[in-house]
Amino acid sequence: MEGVGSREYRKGLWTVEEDRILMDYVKVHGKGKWNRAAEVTGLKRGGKSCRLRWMNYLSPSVKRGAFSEEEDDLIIRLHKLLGNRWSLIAGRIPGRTDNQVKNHWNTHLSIKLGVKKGKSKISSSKFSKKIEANFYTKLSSNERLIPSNKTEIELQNVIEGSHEKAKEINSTHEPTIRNDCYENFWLSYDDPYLCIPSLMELSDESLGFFMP
DNA sequence: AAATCACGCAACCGCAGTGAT
DNA sequence: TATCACTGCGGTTGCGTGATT
Repeated sequence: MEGVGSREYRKGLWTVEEDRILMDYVKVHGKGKWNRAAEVTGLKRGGKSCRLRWMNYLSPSVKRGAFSEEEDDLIIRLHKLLGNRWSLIAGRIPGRTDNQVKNHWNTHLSIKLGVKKGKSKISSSKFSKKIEANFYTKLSSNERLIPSNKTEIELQNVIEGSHEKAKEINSTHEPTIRNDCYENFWLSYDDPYLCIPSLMELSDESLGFFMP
């Protein structure tokens, strides 16, 4: 049944036939104009649903299967730096979508790391007030830790810059200092780059770069 | 064998940002 | 400048399936 001026959309899992129709549409018309895709193909799906299906499943660039240890490691590191910016994180992991990364984090990694949903276990002792505020308040609200108007290239520079500087700082610290840090670090995951005190200041600088 | 439970993942929802008119 | 349509994002829901009782 179809009301006047409105469309009746199907919900739930996509069928093989629907996938085939959407694939055919993208082959001919390319990506985008998803609302039009629904009209042209006769699919009883909303534009958003079509886009999501393509992005998360049908696109040939989507990698299926289990996450490797390297991917896990990358996600964990990026999540520490970026928070729940799933699309940014996914953008740095070839073949993985934001939805995949988000699901993987919520079902595997957050449990593995002992991170409770909605509340980080970060200790304030080694963090500056600014960093602490960012992680506690901004991540739990709709505000963005890093303004979205910064480009991917800028992010790339900061991430790489942070790691380089971290290695530099790390090499000048006594192991005892790092061990002390581990006890207070918000995640049990072993990452010396983000837990040494000097790097907290570095992180301040890094985030300062992104502040409006 | 049937019922229940737990987990993983696909999909939906609401909101914000952006571009066109 | 205001409005509208579209896209993209993150949080959440709910279904399918395998494990357990």
